[in-house]
Amino acid sequence: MVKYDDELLDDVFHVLSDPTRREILKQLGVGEMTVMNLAKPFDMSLPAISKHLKVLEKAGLVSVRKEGTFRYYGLNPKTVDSAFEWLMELRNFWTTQLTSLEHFLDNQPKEK
Amino acid sequence: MVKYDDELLDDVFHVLSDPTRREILKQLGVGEMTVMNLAKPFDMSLPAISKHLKVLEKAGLVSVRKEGTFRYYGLNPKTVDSAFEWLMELRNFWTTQLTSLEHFLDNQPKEK
DNA sequence: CCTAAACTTAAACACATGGTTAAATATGAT
DNA sequence: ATCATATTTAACCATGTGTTTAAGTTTAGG
Repeated sequence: MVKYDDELLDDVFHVLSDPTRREILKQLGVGEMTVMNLAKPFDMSLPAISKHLKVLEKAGLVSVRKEGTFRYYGLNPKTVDSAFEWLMELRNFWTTQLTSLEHFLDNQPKEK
Repeated sequence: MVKYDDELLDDVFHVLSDPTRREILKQLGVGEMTVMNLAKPFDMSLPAISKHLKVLEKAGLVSVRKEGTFRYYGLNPKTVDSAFEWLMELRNFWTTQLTSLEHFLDNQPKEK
C-alpha cells in the first residue's frame, strides 16, 4: 500500500465531516468566490464562515487571493485527491483481501 | 447531483478523520477480529479502542457478532462506499464545471 | 460457586469544535 | 479626513473528542 501523510488525511477528512464545508467545496467548483458570496446561502454569521474557510485553507483544500477589500477563495482540487485515493486504495485492499482463500476460511459463519 | 444523507456523510468522514480508526478499518479488511486483537498494534488502552469501535459502529462501518466473551468485529464495506461516491461526484462536478466556458472566463487571472 | 478473561461503562480531564456577538482592521470611495 | 464595505480577530460558550484509570458485567471453565 502506498504511504499517506496521516496528518493530511486527518485534516482533509475532518474538513469533509462538516456539511457546511462540503457545501462550500461544492460551490467553489463553480469558480472563485468572495467570503460574502460564499456565506450567502448559509444561515450563519460571517465569522462562522470565515472560520470554516480557515479550516479549509489549513487543510490545503482552498487558497485565497486578495483584491481590494475582497478575498477570493478558490479550489485546490489536488488535496481532495489524496483523500479520494486513500479511500480508493482502502476499498481496493478490502476487495483483494475478501477474495483470498484465507479470508474465506476465516469467515465461515460460526453461528446463525 | 445525487442526494446524500448529510448525517451519514458527517459520521463516515468523521470516522475517517482519525488515524487509529483508519488503521482499524484497514485491518478489518483481513477478516473479523476480536477487540483484543484489534487493540494489539496500538499503544493505547482497551477502552480507547472500544470507544473507537463504537464510533465505527455508530457510523455503520462495522458490525459486531458475540461469541462467548469475545466480540468479533467485521466490516460493513457498503457504508464506506457512500463517502467514496460522494467524493467521486464532487470531483466529477468540479471537472465538468472547470471545463465550462463560464468558469474559464470567471477565472482569468486578474493580477499576477 | 469462584475465578479469570474479554470487554464495557463510568468518571474525569485537557483540548478542539462550531457557533455567537462585538470590536478591530484594511481598503476604496467621497 | 471620513465613511462604508469586506473580512478577520477576540472573547466567550456549550458541546464533543480522545484519552486515561478504576470499577462493572458477562461468560466459560474448573
